[in-house]
Amino acid sequence: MPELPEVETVRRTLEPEVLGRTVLSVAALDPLVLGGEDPAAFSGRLVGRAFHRLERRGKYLLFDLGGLTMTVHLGMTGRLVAGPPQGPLRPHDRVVWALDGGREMRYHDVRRLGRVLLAGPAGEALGPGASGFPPGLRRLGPEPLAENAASVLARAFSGRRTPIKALLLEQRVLAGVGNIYADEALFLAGINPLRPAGGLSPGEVAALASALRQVLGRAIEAGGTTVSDYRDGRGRPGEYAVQLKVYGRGGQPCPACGGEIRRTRVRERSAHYCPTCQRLDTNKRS
DNA sequence: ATAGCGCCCTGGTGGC
DNA sequence: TGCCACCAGGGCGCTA
Repeated sequence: MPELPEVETVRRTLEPEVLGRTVLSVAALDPLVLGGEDPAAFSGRLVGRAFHRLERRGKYLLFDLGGLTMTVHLGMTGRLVAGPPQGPLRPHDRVVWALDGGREMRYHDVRRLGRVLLAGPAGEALGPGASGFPPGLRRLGPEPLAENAASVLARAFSGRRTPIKALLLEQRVLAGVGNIYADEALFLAGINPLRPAGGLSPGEVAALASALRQVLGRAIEAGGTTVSDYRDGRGRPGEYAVQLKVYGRGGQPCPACGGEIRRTRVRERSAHYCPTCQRLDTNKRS
């Protein structure tokens, strides 16, 4: 479940291993994760190019190869690990890049929901008619760590009767938040996940923006959350799981009030919350 | 434009 | 022991 903190951690840990390095060869083992592109063509477009920059937008990684951009979305179980050669191919290895200086980068993905795509120059990613870029990348909302996040959210929530949890998960509204950090931020802000987004007070929207900033920031500091599959760019798990307050803790006591954390469904996704600390009935609020 | 639903994809788990 | 339904959930396409 790589979300913004996990993808940002991958970006940071990958950077020193790949920046400035040239692609010597590529083994593309699974056309599905290439979005159907022919593996030989995929390889041919990459060989001889060097990684100039590595950026993140939402849950996407953008490798700038100068005139060519490689976008990577890790899906649910994708891992991107770079360093010394990792030896023989293992099950679920999907793409292997041999780099100069004796380095190697490998994309590993059990469920194959991730994608590794090649497109034009990075500057074209947001323009019209930019082909090759994942459609979701162009429609990405603002970054939750941006300075103006609170005002952006206030505008996006206004007039919407959709449950706040569902809106937080929409990448067009906010880029990079997934199920784990949506639940954690709503808990920290004391907001019930089922509340209609447009019904939040200005103070609650500000609290939510602040909670997102805090939760995402601390998760990045901890190197992300590893529940099962996630690893950083060096193959190491993240350490934020022990700090989770509600996600995955249905039936356990709330760390704030001691009440029982509930697990329910919002839009066919699991949602974890404390019914006492995150009241649905706003009439009863102080 | 918005909301809701089904599908993709695989391994792990729990029931029988 | 084996078989199967079900779940994880991000993104996308389809329908109303």
